[in-house]
Amino acid sequence: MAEIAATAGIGKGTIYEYFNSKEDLFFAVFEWLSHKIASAATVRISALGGSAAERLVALNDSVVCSVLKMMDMYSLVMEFWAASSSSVMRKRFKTAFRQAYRDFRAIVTSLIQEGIERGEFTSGVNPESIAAALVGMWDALLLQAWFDDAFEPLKTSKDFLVILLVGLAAEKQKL
Amino acid sequence: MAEIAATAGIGKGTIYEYFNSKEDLFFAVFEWLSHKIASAATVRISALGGSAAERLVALNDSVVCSVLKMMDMYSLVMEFWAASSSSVMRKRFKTAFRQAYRDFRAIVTSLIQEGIERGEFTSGVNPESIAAALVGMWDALLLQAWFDDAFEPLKTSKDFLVILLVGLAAEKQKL
Amino acid sequence: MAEIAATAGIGKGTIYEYFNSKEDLFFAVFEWLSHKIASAATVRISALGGSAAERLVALNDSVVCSVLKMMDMYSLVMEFWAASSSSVMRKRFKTAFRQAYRDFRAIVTSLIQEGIERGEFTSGVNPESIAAALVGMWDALLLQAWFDDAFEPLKTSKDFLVILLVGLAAEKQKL
Amino acid sequence: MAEIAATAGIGKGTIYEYFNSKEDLFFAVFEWLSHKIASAATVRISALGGSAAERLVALNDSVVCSVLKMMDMYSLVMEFWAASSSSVMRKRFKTAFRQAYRDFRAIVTSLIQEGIERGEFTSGVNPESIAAALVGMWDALLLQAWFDDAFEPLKTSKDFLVILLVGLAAEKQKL
DNA sequence: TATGAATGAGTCTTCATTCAT
DNA sequence: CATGAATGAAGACTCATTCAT
Repeated sequence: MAEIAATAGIGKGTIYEYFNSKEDLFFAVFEWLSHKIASAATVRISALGGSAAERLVALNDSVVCSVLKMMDMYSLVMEFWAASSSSVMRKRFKTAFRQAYRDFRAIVTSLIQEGIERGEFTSGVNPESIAAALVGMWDALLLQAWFDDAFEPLKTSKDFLVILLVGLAAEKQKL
Repeated sequence: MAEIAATAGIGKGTIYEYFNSKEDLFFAVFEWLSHKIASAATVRISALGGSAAERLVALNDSVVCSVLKMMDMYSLVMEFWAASSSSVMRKRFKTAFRQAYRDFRAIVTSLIQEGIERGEFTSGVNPESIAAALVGMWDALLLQAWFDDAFEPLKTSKDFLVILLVGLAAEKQKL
Repeated sequence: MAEIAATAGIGKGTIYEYFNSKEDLFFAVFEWLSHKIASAATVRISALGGSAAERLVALNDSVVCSVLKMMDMYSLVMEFWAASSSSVMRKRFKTAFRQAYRDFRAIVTSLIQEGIERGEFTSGVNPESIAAALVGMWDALLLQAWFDDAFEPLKTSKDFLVILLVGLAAEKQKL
Repeated sequence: MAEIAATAGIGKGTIYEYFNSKEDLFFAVFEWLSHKIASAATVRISALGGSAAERLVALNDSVVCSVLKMMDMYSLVMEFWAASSSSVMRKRFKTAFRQAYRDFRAIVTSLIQEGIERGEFTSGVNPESIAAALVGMWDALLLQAWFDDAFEPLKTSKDFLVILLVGLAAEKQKL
């Protein structure tokens, strides 16, 4: 708290004028970052036209690039994960994360659903499973990039998405 | 440390007979869990016969199931992630995680490589990208399961793998 | 530290607002006592007139009396000696003590030197040796007084100084 | 205690077969060193012939040289001083030191007394004061030597003793 | 008699929080 | 509103001592 106050150029006591506790401040940062990532990632999708596949590719680029731009904040994400598993803040964070993941999966799910309805993607697919895997992949590739400077999350995700889109479209080709 | 000693039914000082510091103990737990997860997940692959696709499916089941079995320890994984991003232990954990991910990706990479060489998978694929995404997916689905009791990582991963395998095999079908 | 804080009527943490560590506090007390003893003992010499012998006697009285007045703090001196011989603080204390003794010997040395130049003391004497012995004698008589309530350092030092001054003046008498 | 046991090449528990506590061991070391110093210093005096002055010079050499030879143990002396001023061992050490100083002063006192009786030294002197100052000087010069490698206790003590002996003999010369 | 693994009271130090100004 | 000196609970770690072998 002392370091935060010093960095902010205010007195230690002043923090408590705006936040009731360190936990509250921490959670506020979590919410701020959640919104920042979510909006940065989804801002283009709604406006974007094109096929479902094209929009998935665009979303992939958008998510990976926007998180890469704030990679220095990725350590915060890991702290939030840890906060959700231990400490007094467990419930608060766990609930928030669950909701954040559900929201984000819902966006991707509807995108895939749209692709199926338009006949772009095979109807044999479970949109929610694909969405969960994609959302998770973004998390996980960025995690690996955090550990390994030699790792290229954008290239990896693009390579992967090409194959996945082939899989999603395959049945259609058969027809 | 006091709580750990109490839980272990030993005196506080006794811990220090076996570990030099809290950090050392923490890291030892990390290594123990790393090995446990790695061996539990990969034990069958080398012995397993069948096509590359079948072996990928088996690996998927093995990884997801074995981690699900120790889901109560998953919170530890998150603490280790957090330890790698902040705290004095950063370097130690970051290095260990980087290596662990590289090792695990290498296993999956060689499995996919094998599939390509046998003609099962399209040669247009980058095995490392697919491996990274798969490894990440396992991490991420289990993370989502941690947050959300309603989430079904095994079903999700299986659904997803089916589509992915179609994508991987596509070129061959074209021929 | 807890006991010090309690005695001072402040919280434990408050000490750390003013001193970085127990060692720093300990050393600060050492410096405080050093200055206190040095200034209490030497305050009058420069202002004092009279022969070198008279000034030596006056210095003797001043040193012995002023230290006797703070005899309750003499145990601290012994702790500082111990700190200079063992513990992590060795270098710090050893250096400070060396300097303190050199400074104090220099004062006495110049007093004796003055006596020689004025022709009061024999020129055959080594001023530095006499100074070191005198400074040591003060230390040592007070040490013995610490151990032995029946010991009279002031009387002892005066008796001794009389004889010493005779010795210092002897050559002159021969002339 | 662990370090002592290791250095002695025995088990930690074995120390407690011979000493009831760390304090007891510490005190035993104190007594051992006391005797060692005392006997090393006084062994020659009784056997020594010559004038009182000659014997004082011999004693000075003997004391200073023998302590210089075990200068590495001088830090122990300081720890003993500290033990006499703080800690639970205060009384024990204080009493022992008082006695040790009294004994040692008695030896020197009788030497000077002898000198007076033989007519070597002036009868105007207080033998006990001179003895106390001499004994203290030995302590103190060695203390200064501990702090300062450039300090020469043997030379200093000899220089000083010459002057002191002149003072002691002065009255006689007058006669 | 000798041992060393186990112990826990005691110690230093940190840091989120408070409150008088 | 803002501050930062004061606080003390909490935590990591040490080490003299014990006791089963």
